[in-house]
Amino acid sequence: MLDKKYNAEEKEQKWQEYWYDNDIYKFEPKENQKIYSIDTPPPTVNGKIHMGHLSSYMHIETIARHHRMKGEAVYFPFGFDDNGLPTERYVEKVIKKRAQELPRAKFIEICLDETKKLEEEFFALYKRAGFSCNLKTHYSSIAPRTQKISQKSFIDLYNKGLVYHAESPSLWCTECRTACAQSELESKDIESTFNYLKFYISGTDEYVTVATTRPEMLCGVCCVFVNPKDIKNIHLLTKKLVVPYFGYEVPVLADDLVDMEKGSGVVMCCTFGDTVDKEWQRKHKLPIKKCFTDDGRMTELAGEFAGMPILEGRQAIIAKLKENDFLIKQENIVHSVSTHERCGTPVEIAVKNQWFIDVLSHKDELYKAGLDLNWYPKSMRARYLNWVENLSWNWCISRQRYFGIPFPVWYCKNCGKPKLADESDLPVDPLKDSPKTPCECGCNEFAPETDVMDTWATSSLTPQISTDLYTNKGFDDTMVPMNLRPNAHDNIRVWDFYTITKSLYHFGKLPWKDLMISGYVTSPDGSKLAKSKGNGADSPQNIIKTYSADVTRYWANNLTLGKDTAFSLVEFDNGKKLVNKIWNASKFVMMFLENYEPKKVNLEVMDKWILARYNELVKKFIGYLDKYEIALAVNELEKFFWNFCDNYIEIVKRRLYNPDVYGEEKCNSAKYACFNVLLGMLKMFAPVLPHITEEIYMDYFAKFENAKSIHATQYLVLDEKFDDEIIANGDKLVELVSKVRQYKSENKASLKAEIEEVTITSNITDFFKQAEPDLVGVCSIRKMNYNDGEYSVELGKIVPPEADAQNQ
RNA sequence: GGGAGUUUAGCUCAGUUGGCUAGAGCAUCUGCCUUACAAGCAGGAGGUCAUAGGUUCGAGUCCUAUAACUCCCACCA
Repeated sequence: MLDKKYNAEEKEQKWQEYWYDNDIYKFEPKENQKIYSIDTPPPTVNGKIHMGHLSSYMHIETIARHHRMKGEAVYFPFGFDDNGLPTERYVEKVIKKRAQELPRAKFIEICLDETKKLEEEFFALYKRAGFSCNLKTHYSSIAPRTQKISQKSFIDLYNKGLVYHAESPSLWCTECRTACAQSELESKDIESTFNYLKFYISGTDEYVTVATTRPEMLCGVCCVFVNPKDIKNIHLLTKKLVVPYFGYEVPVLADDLVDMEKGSGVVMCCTFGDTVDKEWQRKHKLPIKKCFTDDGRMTELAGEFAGMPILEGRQAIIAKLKENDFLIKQENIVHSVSTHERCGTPVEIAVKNQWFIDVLSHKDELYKAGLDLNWYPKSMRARYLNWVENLSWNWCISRQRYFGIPFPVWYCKNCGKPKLADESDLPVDPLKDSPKTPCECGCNEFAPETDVMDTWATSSLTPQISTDLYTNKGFDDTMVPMNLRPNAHDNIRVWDFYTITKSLYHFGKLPWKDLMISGYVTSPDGSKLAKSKGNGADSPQNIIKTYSADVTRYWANNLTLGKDTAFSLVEFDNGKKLVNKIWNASKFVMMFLENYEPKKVNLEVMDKWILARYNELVKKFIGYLDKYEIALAVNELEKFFWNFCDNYIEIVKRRLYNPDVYGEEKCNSAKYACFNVLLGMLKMFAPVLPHITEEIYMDYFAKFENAKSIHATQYLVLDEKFDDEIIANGDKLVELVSKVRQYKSENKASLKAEIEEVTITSNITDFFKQAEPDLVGVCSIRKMNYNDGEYSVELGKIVPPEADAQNQ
């Protein structure tokens, strides 16, 4: 027997323990069983999880559970992305020290400790949310087995000529003191000034105007460009210009990329002020002039300004330009600047020895991959394609940091050639290990590569890393393509793009078939949720405690796929109502099913109606979920469920209560329908509301199916077929019941008030006659009359309560 | 500047491939203690589906343009 009230907090935790202890979600594919595999997003271990993450995982959950209910073996692994810069920065904040201030080994040790603490918190939350991924074995992106896969990937790319080591311009963060990738950039609007400067033509007192937002880079000007089609400036090509204040001369060169309309049409080029400078440096073989140090200060090139931080240098130089009459005018502008997403610092371009994966020469294949993958929702494909089209940097994977996977590389001290580790020795740490064979040149002395790999160089291998937990095959593609990659839209250009790149490069195939892209949950005011805010009153832990995991899951699964939604607690009330209603309806129905024995019976028409409706629903429901339309699927189910409660149960209730009046057979018919429809609905609710459905199922239904959990069963598909008209006819009757209710309501009568007589004119008189006991019962009608003809209904007088009492 | 999304009831949103009087929840109003549920039930009111054109027998749904908001990318001269 079910309790009178459902205590969610207690029951949910009971079942979570039960599932965990009994391995309910264990991946054990039987022979010929279809496998559905999910490339679960490993949470980045760099702070507290917030409702946005949680809701995204709750979508994945529903899909995983859906496929289990379809009878597939669901491979739903779990892991953490716990290496790399995000984690380092988190740890730096916790210990209030910069990584450089500690010995490398000590810092790494602290990172491992701190991530472990956070991971335990994550685990507890995932368990409490009722997640059905494999919580017993998980991967970690810093673990040795992962390092092995990641290093092997590097070696494979090296052998294929797809990764190269070069001294070339790379994006540089002066705050994190490391190179970064294009995908780590974030545009930020920053107030600045546009400075119009006098560049004197050498040997004259004529000048041309050159505008710049970065006057501090005047110390590193290589040349000045004009457009070769620019008649008004073309005469400058034979001249030299004098850089204001710094006083040295630079040549004037021509290039098509110069926009004649912008500013004066004359532009200064430094190495490197922006992406175009990078292009020009390469194209025109310009000298490289380094204006900044790695930690963002002016170099000796800046003379008296050397040592100043960039911004300070800019102000100081502007002051000098003004003083010396080089500044024609200044405009205040707000322009968007590429900043490092981890720290918000404007990114510079620095020439460094870095490792790059070549993506620019494979744009076409990468673009095509986007076309070949199934994106849900479809519109997300455009974001991917847009990103690939706009790629302008090869993927820099080396980081001048500490807590990451080391490159399996040493450099020969004699010839400088990189020496790669032997695959059988992986994982290696070049700082601790040494190559086993000498260099080709015969030299046996090596310097270790001290850079570590970018975290995405590893997490782009999650199809390999996660399936390795099951196959133990390491760097391997037997379970690839996986069925699903789920993530939020911010990861399209990062995790998705990099995973696609690696999978194509290594195995020549797509990493998955489908991508399910969730939207963001924003604060009620529309601003981004941040991990730093995630621990307040609206923390996932608190929400689940207050509203239960099931209700939270219901909320998450009502969000439209791919769309950002402002977080609002109001939405949780629907879920609470639904859970409560499922409990009460089940309790009620099960009251009549105590000695129920499943067997075929002669069905009454309204019982056929609800079963036919159910059949229709199951098809629709599964169809929606197969297309990742979770909200629509749940919506359909809910509509059906409410119809079941408010109409069907009300209609058959009397038959269930009074077998002596209606006859045993009619009562059994209702029981049959109730049993199957309730069981069927519970199974459909199970992916979204795994706890309450489990409680009800295990209390009553489990014994009929000999199952140890509702989540170990499949959707209920009935083998009965029904006449096509039964649904329309049944709906007609429900409509009639509604009409009678309205009639009573308008007359302010109680719903149980009796009606003298009702006359139905229709061409389905047979149907109404068959349903008469139900109709008369639910509407309290004393006498029914039937006519054939065009549909109409005549309602007789409502019997006044007093008269009713007298008649009794 | 390029691309995507959104715009439907007072609020939050559903509305597959164009098809009968446009839906739900919340809020509001009116009734009802009806042998599961008052955290409930029944009923009502509330919308020229952003705007303007077009295609069609028929448009919230397709096409074109416009506006507002959001996001992604590019823009640092």
